Amino acid sequence: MKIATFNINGIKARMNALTDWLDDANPDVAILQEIKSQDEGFPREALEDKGYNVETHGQKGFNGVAILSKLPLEDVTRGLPGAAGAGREGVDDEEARYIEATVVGDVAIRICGLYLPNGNPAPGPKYDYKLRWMDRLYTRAQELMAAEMPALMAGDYNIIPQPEDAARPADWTDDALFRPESRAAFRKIVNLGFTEAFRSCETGDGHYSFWDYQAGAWEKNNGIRIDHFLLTPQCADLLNNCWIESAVRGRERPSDHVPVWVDLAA
DNA sequence: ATGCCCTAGCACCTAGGA
Repeated sequence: MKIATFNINGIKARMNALTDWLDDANPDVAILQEIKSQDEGFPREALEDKGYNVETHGQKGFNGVAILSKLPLEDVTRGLPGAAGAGREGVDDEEARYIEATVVGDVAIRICGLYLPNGNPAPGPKYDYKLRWMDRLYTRAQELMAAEMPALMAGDYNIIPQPEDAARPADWTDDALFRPESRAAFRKIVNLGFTEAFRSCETGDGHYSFWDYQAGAWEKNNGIRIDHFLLTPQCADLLNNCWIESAVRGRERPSDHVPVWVDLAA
């Protein structure tokens, strides 16, 4: 089973690029971020016509996540549990950044699609929100680990895990994507026992999943690796390969992110 | 030191992105 995560940066601007990619790459499951659309505005029927089951968690204008799957999707949940409560109910839930579903094939696999807050400028309230969100993700990750089932958390983490994951790490020193607290929060989740799929298959620098639109970043290969797959041990047992489809960044009207893939023996 | 560029929206500027 081939599963890709892809921050498409707006479904309205990217529908042609998305359908071209689906036709060409034929993922069994596509985990999408930044659909920038409400659920009712998402082109569900056109994707269903391509053979995909479609589940979305959108909002107007920004954010928004979705899962497309050729196999049935069950037990869909929307939103990351644990939003700020105590009279401030739902404060952290106004942003549509998280969706889960179980893909039912030979093996049932729990798929968690996430769009982690950017957090800039840091420090500040947006950075505080990012770190709180990562705390909540840690709690959900603990539950997934305790379930001892094949599960993966995939998406745009907005985290550069290590210096070799940026072409110019010095440019990111004080950025919310690379600050020590951000990287530590990511490691805290990984260290529960998750496999970071890409790094279990590939070492070294020069592997990126995002290139800014500005200043010719793609042409200079000035990228960062911020889109990740974390696998529970039961899911890591199924891992055949993980790779980044960087060529997509060179297509017509591309997203600033590219698809990251896992191939699972399932 | 700043902006470069792109998307969406009660749209011809602004907010947000990373």
